[in-house]
Amino acid sequence: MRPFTIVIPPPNVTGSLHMGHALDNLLQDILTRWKRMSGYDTLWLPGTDHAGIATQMVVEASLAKEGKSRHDLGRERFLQRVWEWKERYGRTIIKQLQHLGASCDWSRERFTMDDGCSRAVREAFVRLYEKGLIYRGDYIINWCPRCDTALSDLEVEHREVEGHLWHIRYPARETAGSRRDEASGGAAGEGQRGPAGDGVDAGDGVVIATTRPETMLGDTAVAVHPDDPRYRHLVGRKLRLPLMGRELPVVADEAIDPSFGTGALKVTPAHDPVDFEIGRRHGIPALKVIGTDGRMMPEAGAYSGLDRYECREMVAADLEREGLLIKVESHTHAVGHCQRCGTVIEPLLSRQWFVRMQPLADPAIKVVRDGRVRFIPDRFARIYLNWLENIRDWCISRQLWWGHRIPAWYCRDCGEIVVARDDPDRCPSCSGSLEQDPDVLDTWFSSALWPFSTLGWPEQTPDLAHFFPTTVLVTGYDIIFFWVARMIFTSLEFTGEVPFHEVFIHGLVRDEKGRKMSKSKGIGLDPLEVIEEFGADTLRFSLVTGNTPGNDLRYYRAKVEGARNFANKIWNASRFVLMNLEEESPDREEVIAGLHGALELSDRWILSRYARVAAEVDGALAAYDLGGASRTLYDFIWSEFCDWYIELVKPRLYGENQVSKRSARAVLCFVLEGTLRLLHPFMPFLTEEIRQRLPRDGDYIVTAPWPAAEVAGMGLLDPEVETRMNILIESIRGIRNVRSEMHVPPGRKTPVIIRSLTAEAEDLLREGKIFIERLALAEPVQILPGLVDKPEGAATVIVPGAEVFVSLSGLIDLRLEMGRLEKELAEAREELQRARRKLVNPGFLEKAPEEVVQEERRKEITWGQKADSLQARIADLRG
RNA sequence: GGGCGAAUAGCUCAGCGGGAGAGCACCUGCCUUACAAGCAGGGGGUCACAGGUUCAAAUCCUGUUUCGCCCA
Repeated sequence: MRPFTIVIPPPNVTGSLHMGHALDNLLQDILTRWKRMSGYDTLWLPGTDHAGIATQMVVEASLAKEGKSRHDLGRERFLQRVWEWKERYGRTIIKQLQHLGASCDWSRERFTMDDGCSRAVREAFVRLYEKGLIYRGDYIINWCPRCDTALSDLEVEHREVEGHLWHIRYPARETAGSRRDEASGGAAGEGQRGPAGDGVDAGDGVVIATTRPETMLGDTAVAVHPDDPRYRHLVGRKLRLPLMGRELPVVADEAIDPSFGTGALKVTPAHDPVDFEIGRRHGIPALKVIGTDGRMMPEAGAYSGLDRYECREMVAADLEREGLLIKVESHTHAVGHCQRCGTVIEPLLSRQWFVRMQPLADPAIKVVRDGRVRFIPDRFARIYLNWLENIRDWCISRQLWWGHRIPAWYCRDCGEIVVARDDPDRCPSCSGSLEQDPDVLDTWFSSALWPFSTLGWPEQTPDLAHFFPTTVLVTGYDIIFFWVARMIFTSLEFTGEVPFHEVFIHGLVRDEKGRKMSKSKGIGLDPLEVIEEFGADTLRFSLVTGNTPGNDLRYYRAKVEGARNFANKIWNASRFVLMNLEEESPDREEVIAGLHGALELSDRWILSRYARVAAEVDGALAAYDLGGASRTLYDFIWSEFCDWYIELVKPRLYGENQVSKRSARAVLCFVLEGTLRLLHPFMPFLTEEIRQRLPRDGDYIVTAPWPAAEVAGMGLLDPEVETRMNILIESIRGIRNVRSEMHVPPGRKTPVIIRSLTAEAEDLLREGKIFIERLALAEPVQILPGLVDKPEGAATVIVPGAEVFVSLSGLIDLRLEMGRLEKELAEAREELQRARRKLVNPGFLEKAPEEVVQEERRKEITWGQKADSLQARIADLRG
């Protein structure tokens, strides 16, 4: 059997279900159920993620309630505590997914820190290290002083913050110690020096602008652009660092933007990524002055021990006192914040482990460019590519305890680094004792392996051979970089295959005001409460309808109510069908054989519509238009099956014609049962419950065959029947409309005379007579062929092939009827004109496709006839 | 600064080259024996703006405006 595989985006093991999870898993479930019914060997593999920082924080918070920190417990006992927590609460979200109706293979549930996944992580690390794609080094990383760990670039959120731009004079070394002369120095940027003189003072040094004055304590150079005429003469000279007294060289570097600030940049290699690069290029030493706790280090001299923000104030005040603070401007700029806790990130020079990205990114770019991995919608491929094309190395070490420990050991004696699949006992070169790296890996490192680590990799298991590469990955656009990209490059590196062929991207769930739903902020509806109050099917349907791939989705109570009403409608319609089944169980073979010719127009109509809907729903699902598929079913069930077919069938069920009664029952049953199967991926609980009570093949709907193929082979589609039925529907609607506009009391029946203009129309209307009587409250209904005298005091409805006169003796308001007909005539004429305009256009006749031209000709005829009839009728009324 | 998305009925959104749609809300009338969480009927839109391509543009192209998001 052909496999269909989805691996779940593993939710945080300590988390609980929010609307985003509900949507993501709902989409996966719809696809899985559809494919399962379609005969695929489906595997939807569930599991959870150990979520390093998040989980550690949760457990630390519970410890804090006992007045303890993780350091009080020590690493071993703390980890034991986290495992206990995981055992106790780790299955909460799994149970919630089951309530949602997620039809995962629960026997295969995995966890990113279980033995198999851990083995995969270690294998991956060692292989990358051996290939030189993982290295350890000293670079600027993003440090969260609150979480006390390094973070990758992706875990930093840039927010616009209103800050300041401090302009600080760095005096020339020669003038060190001398007070600046106010008159000759002048304030930078105040205009007295002319365009080239901004910030420059031949004898007095340079004015630099910075958003972070506290970092100046770690300055080891000043840099200017080599072509900047204002500063060219200073390159190679020395300046004096205010407050610290250190000498700083002036270097020239292309990276400097002459238009920012004064065009001169203070260089702090230990606390800024740009400065770090400049420092490397020019051999400038890095001096750390801010520690991992966000406080100033001893190297900051007098400021040692101060918090970084206290220090900023203090430095500014001291500069002011020394007359070196030239000015302070307001300045908004992007500041990095910790994605998890919101603390301002400190760029720090630190020794960490990194993945070398360029060699991994290149193949990952290629598979998407070549279409071996397809994004739906495809615009996300561009976003993915853009990111990978500008990739930077990935910092993978985290100063946490909860996670996959880095498999690197350091020799206490000779300093050797050992990276190994199995824990080594002693140093292979000197036999000295070893110490394992205390850090753990970025959680996303293990998530990146998820599609194959869960199927057995690095072993070549039968599962891996059969189910991998997986078919489709379903996830939100917010983790394309974090997860999707990383799975693609790790998979290509380790398995040589893409991890999935398609990536189905959905948007975020927002509340009614368009805000991102957030549990912590109490915004939006809780999916569990919706399930509790309305049931999982209602939640599911309300999430999937009106959802377009890749677009955000607003979710609010009215949508839930709409879905609830729909579920109710199905329930009631099914009740109606069941009530009328009696003991007899209709045979689907009979329906297929056309009940020996006993099928009536309405039967063949609903069967044709059902066949069309089955094909449409299947096509929509294949195109990942799940919202469109659900809408098609909603419209079919509510408007066509309930509003029309059930109403049409009532007179037959309550009548005496046994053959008609029997075929009506069979068709009701057949269409309802098939429709339930089409609806099953969307509303699994309701459809199963109802189907259990219907005559059916097989026990459970989950494994019942998907109708599309069987329906296609039955020849149910009948466009002519649909056209004929539409004429009947139009007649009934027309009469209803007349009655309503003429204010006919609901209890009063209106006589109707129909003049048929063609033999076909006459047959049709004779067959439909009882429907007109019942659904349009018309009685008696007379059908007369050809020319008859127009009845007096009647309103007219024009349908293709017939004129329908609604007798309103005493009730007709001539003015109202005239207005009604005039309005219809205007519309008919407008449509006629529209068709004619096209048909007299040579360009249209020449270049438009033949079907389109034919369609316009057809319109010209039908609208023309309608207009003629209406006009004649208006003339009658006048005369 | 670069990129992406959105702009269609009062609201939320489909439609993405050939007759402007749905749900909710609104108006009118109905407890019609599946359903008042319902039924029947109705009103409501220069498809943001300006150009262009085309026989034909809400739909494709260019530009503008407003809002939202991502990256730097």
